[in-house]
Amino acid sequence: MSTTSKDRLRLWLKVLKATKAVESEVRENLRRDFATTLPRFDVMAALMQHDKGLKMSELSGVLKVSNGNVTGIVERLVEDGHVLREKVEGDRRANLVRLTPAGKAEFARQADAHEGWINAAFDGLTADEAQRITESLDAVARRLENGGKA
Amino acid sequence: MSTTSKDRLRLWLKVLKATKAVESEVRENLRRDFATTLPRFDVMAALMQHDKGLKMSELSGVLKVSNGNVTGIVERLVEDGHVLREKVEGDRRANLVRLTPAGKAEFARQADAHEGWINAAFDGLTADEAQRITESLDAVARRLENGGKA
DNA sequence: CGGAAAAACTTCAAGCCTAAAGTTTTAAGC
DNA sequence: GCTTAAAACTTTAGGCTTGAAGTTTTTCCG
Repeated sequence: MSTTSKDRLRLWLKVLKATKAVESEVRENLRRDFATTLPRFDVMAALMQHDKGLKMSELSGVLKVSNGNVTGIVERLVEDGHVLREKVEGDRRANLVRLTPAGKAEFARQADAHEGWINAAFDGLTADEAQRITESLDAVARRLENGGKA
Repeated sequence: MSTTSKDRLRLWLKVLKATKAVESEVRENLRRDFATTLPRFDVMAALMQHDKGLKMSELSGVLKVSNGNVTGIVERLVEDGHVLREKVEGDRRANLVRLTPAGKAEFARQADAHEGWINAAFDGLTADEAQRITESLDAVARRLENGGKA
């Protein structure tokens, strides 16, 4: 129905607006408080969850970004001393990326602050609302993952 | 409470995931079907709503991006013939940006397809769910606009 | 074994984005 | 009128992002 379609478009614009607002707040805060960026934070978050390290390709798979993209971000994280690259036993093509101890400590501080910012942004949202939104958006994400076929 | 904070973080990650999925779908489709980009689409959408044209600064204000950013995007839209820049009477600093007739026609086609993509992405969402999400996220956006003070 | 195909990366070109600095024009205050 | 400040833009440097092309290693398989 035409009305429904317009309604969904309106919903999307709202979702986008709110998301961009939160995201740009997070970017500013990361820059101001930690002199880092969201992409770097995301890489470190992924590595934090994989203590044994991740190969470049696994990293780009987890973050759903291109291979070439990860190359540059990891490069800068290495310069920062937050991350290091190890040879992979038995495959000279691959690289294992890990957090350094300093990287882990730094990320812990960042993640803590990050959780606070998000908590503040979503302040006033009841657990019930949060639950419903989560479910609805999960469905959207799932549908797109399946190529819109389901 | 700590639990609530983690829950909100989880919600945020879900919102982000779904949003990125939809957005990247839209970007791909714009590229594939219209050889254009989301930023260009956004500029044209803003101009479509302001038939008398917008100054560069108004455009960056509406889209909430930096001035320098708009300079480049408009430049490319001019090359495409979708947009033109006019002198502003009485202020030689300013530029008025407008859609050309060709730009309007092209945008109409794009907007039509765009609505369809969004409609498909949010297929399965009831009007009721959509309504609730909209309200909740509006509150989030409003809070951040006020600098987190309210 | 030897060659073709695939895998894991990196590099490149082009575009997007921001903050900061620079230019030109207009407005304000004296 | 003159000087200073502000406004409207553009330019620049640095980083993110992608798709495509290129490199080196590994794997497949005949």
